[in-house]
Amino acid sequence: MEERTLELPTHCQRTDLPDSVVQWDSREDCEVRKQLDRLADKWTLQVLALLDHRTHRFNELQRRLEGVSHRMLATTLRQLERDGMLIRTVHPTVPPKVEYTLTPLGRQLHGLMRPFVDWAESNTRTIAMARTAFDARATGQ
Amino acid sequence: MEERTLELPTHCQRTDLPDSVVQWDSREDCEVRKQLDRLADKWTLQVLALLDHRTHRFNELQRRLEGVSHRMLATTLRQLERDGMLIRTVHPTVPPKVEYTLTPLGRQLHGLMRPFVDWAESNTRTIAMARTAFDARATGQ
DNA sequence: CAGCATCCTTTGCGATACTG
DNA sequence: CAGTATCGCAAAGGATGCTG
Repeated sequence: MEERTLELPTHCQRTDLPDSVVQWDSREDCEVRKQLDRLADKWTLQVLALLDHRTHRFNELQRRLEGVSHRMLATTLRQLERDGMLIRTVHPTVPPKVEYTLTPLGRQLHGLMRPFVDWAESNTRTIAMARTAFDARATGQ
Repeated sequence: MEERTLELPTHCQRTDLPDSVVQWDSREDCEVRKQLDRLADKWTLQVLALLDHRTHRFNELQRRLEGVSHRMLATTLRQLERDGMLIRTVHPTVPPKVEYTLTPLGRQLHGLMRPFVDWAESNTRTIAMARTAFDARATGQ
């Protein structure tokens, strides 16, 4: 059976090379991987969710996330800001007041995750059962 | 302005609690987060992509991924198998021959990532520009 | 209040070596 | 060929304390 052009996500695929070199280039260069890493980090998606609902202040986010460290929230927000997913507005008052608002791009990104989230939710049971079965097989014999 | 039920992904949201306790519970219990973590780990998505194309043997995958360690490929495959995303078939020959095939569930999962991948690809430039602008602001002043 | 820098623990993952 | 176990390094991330 002859092999042909892979039906892989094209992003980091190098169609000019033999398919032994498919790679998205797991770490470097690959924008898709980087975005995926961002999304899957501990807080990004939750921040997106909260900000998609409405603008929040820093401490407001921190209280709602409950468990996030000051440091990681700051880091997460900075990276999202850097990528153009949110706008950081500093009100020059004392004490300072900083507000975070999603950009349209940020809303798009969050919106894209919905199908995935729904899928994960609706397949929780299925997956749990698969695991139980697997573990039984592993332990049993 | 009164706050109301959050328009957050509902999965790990606890609507029975005040919204200070939104949390998906970043680590434990949350199936969505776990799946997201899986997807974003270094190799899972690439494995899904290859297997969505066709059944592969272990070493075949390893060669194609080029860069994956034996250990991590085995781990990745095991977890996908445990979650019911793929089937591992052992042919009782010498030397052994083991084949990995996606289940319908696994195909669904991979399919779900396509919109995201497309989005990430088509916004690479936009994001890069946002970064350049951000870094300029940061350095400049 | 917001956000850096410092320190220290935990996790991820590659390298390697051994088994059926 | 496929899989497991042990080791060690490097990155992620939490705690805490200092600054405007």
